[in-house]
Amino acid sequence: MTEISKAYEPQSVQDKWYDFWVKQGCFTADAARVTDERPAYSIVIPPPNVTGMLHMGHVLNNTIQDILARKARMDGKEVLWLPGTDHAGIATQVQVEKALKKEERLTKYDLGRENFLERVWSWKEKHGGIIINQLKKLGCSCDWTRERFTMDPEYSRCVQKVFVELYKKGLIYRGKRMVNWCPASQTALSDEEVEMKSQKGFMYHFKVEAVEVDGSPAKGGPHPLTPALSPERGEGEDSAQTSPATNPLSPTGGEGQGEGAARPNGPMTDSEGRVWLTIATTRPETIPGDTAVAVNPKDPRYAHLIGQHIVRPLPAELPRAQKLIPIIADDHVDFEFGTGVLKVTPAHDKADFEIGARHKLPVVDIMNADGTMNTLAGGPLAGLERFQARKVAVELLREQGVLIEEKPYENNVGFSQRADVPIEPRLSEQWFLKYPAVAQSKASVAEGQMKFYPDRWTKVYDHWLTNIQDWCISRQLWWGHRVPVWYRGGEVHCGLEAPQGEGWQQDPDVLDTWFSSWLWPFATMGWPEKTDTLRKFYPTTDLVTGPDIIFVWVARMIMAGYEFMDELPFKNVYFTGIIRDKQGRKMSKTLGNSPDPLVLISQYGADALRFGTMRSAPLGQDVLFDEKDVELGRNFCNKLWNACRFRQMQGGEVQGEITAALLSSDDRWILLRLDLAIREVSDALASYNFATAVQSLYRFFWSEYCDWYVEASKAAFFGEDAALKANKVAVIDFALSHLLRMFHPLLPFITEELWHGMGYSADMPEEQGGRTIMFARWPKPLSDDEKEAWGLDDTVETFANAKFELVTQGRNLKTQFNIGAGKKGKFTLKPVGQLDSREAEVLRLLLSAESLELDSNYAPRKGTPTAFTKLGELYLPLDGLVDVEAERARLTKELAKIQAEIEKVEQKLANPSFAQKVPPAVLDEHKQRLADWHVKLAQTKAAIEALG
RNA sequence: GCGCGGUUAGCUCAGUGGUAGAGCAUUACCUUGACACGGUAGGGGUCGCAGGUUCGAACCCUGCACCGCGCACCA
Repeated sequence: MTEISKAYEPQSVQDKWYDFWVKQGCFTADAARVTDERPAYSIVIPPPNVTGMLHMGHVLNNTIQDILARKARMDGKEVLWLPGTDHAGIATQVQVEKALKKEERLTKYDLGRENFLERVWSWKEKHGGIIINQLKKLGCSCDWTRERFTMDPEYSRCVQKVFVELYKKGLIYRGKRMVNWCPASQTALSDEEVEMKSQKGFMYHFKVEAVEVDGSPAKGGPHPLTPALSPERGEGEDSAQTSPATNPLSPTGGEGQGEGAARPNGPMTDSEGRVWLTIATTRPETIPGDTAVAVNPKDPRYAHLIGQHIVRPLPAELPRAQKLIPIIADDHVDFEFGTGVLKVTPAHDKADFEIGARHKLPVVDIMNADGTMNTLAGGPLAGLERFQARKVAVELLREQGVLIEEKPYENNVGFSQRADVPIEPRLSEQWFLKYPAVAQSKASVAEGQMKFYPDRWTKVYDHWLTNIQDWCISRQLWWGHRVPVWYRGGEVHCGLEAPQGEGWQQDPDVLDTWFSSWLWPFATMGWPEKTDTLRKFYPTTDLVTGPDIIFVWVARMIMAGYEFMDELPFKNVYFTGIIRDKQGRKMSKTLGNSPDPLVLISQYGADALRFGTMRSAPLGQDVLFDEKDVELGRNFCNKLWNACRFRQMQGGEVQGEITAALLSSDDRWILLRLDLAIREVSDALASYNFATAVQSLYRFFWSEYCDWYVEASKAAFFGEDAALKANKVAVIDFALSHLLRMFHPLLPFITEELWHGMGYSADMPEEQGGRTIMFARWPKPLSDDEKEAWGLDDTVETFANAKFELVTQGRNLKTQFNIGAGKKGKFTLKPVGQLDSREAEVLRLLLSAESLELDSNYAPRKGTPTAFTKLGELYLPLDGLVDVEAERARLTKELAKIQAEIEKVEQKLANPSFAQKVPPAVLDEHKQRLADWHVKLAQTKAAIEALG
């Protein structure tokens, strides 16, 4: 570093080094370089939406991937981090449609399919690079030469090939079924793209007249065992008429207890002898689509009415004969729920559709694709939007006098994840996939060939695979991979190319975006060719993604991997947490609580953002993001910068050789702490505990290296011994060069800048740190030989701790007696045994004292503040008046603390079985602790007595 | 309903059987020759509740409470 600025300025180094890495090809993977000595490490990016913008979830996810990739390079592996983007069918199409409407007041139909798709492509060309550039700003070390897009021609061919193969195997089929229909995007969705949300709505009760087939009033009225109830009748009065064995129902039939009017239980007969049934529904607007009502055949209230009919109230204008629908028996009906009478709407409810199929009921679709009602819904409803129609339907029932109750009700409603509108169950012709390789995919995770981190996701994954349903893969969109199927009359052709001959029409639908993304790990590597890339880098090593796409993406990739590569696609899956705001809310555009990562980068630096994110991201926990974390990251980088600056200020070349004979106790101590940090950080990264790794680094660098070692080193640097200084510089260079390497995966920019600035690169082989810190070798823990040569044994730690304890106590004395940080103070130490004068100088400096006198025969004046330490008694002789009472108060407080500690230990030791059963080491430790406290007790007591 | 996670200092979280920790916030002092994006010292916790196992439990077991999430066709 020729110019050493006082503070780290990230903006001036980030682009410089990123460009350097790219130009030097540092991110480029080469299959030819893979050998036994240089194994492959690979990871494929979860492709972000091509027109998306970077958000905090991306930051978390991609920082983790970058850490893994950079660490692997430093471990000497050939690394491929394969990037790319996803065409994101619905999201992208909707964006382009919106822009089209806003800018040109056009719909896609105005343009037509071809022209519209051209617009989407140009939109992609314009916006597609944004998120890629944002990833670069974050420092991501992806191999950009291999960037892929799920709509690349080669990729499209993969998708089509897979479709054709699965079709030929009979796993893909076309069928008319109930699907999740999104009225906003007007396409089918898979079950995984439907999100259940609790909704506040109403439960409506309305009555219908039961009649004979010919429309005449139902004969016989209520069943003999279940006398008609008048609606006014209160609960609890009818308990005698049915035995509990034949009627397990509570008199009120469900949850209505204590809410005033009792719900009618079973059929009612009015004064004219007509029989009425009550139906409960949350969707009265679908009444026109009802083609039956169902009761449970075992329900004694209704069993006798089975086979008769009811008069459907809507559409009201139809002649009575056209409104008759049968009362059918079906086990599906839960007679404890609602009134026990279920309206069956086969066209608009999945369960009802199945009932309808069992009873061969007509399917009456009363809605349009956009969620409005069609003419079959009846005059007043036709044309209305479905929720508007609900209100009107209720009014129509009320006008007919059949609405009995309208009660607030909370239930779960499926929402389209993308469009955030309630989905509509809808009967339509779609393509489905019967999942391949299910058993193998289950087994590989269950048996541990593939590992999930955290492990608990294996259970979630297993549960999904166990209850797996066929996947609806067709979408009624234009943007996407078109279904490779052609029709001509009754003929169907499925193939990679259009069939020969006239009159063939290609299926208009496209495939679910996930039907292309599930091929990502191998389709990006040149499949179906057996490329070198595939040979060397597949299966990939790690996958990093959010648990929210475990089904839609992860599970499906595993199945595709087995089906098409006959091998798992990755060995480990790391599931990140979800990034939330500091109040724990999910980040969303509507809440506006998601900070723009690029703004954060420009304010604090990319390294700071990475640091802050990773520090607060423990394994498998959601992350509560707070901008303060990024600020902390900036502060941290600045501290690192200045620690290196301090080294630079000592001057001299990089010192490679450490002379054991010249090592101080502090030098030995920091080398031991470095060794521990290397082991902790390496272990933490190996087990994906990123927050732990950051914590270890933080502790080592800040709390140990800066707070103690750098301060202690000043004793030598301010001294005159040149050899000692040079050796101290050597230790610092050793520590910093290791430290920078350990920080590099987390903080790529600042470490590269410092690596070169400090001159550490000059010392290294070209491809192992000489060119860039990226390829410098990951630090190894110290060897036993090194430890022995440098004299790193247990005594080092003990002595250092004793020193630090003395310093802390001395500083405490200063504070207590108002010799604040600004003032120096003079200390006297009555040492236990010999204390090296150099050590004394270090202590003086750490105490920030004017002097520290060593005097074995020191006799303090009465009232002199004293600290008892393992290295001796430390006195703070005060000029002028001595405040005896202040010292007494201080020591008395100290005494109380000591006594409390002694009591705690004594209590344990007093337990007879403690001594018998406890391991000897623990027993010794307790005894030692007790002895130590007793020494302090005696010293403190004596000191108090000496005060008189 | 089933399953999963969480509950430790004011806040965010570490801590898998042996002296309760970190960062932030807070209080006091300090612009000392790396750094005020800094330093020093301090205050602050019956580890959600109740049982159990153990010489010993924040940690293991059982039950409960509350918060969050996922799965499930309850009209």
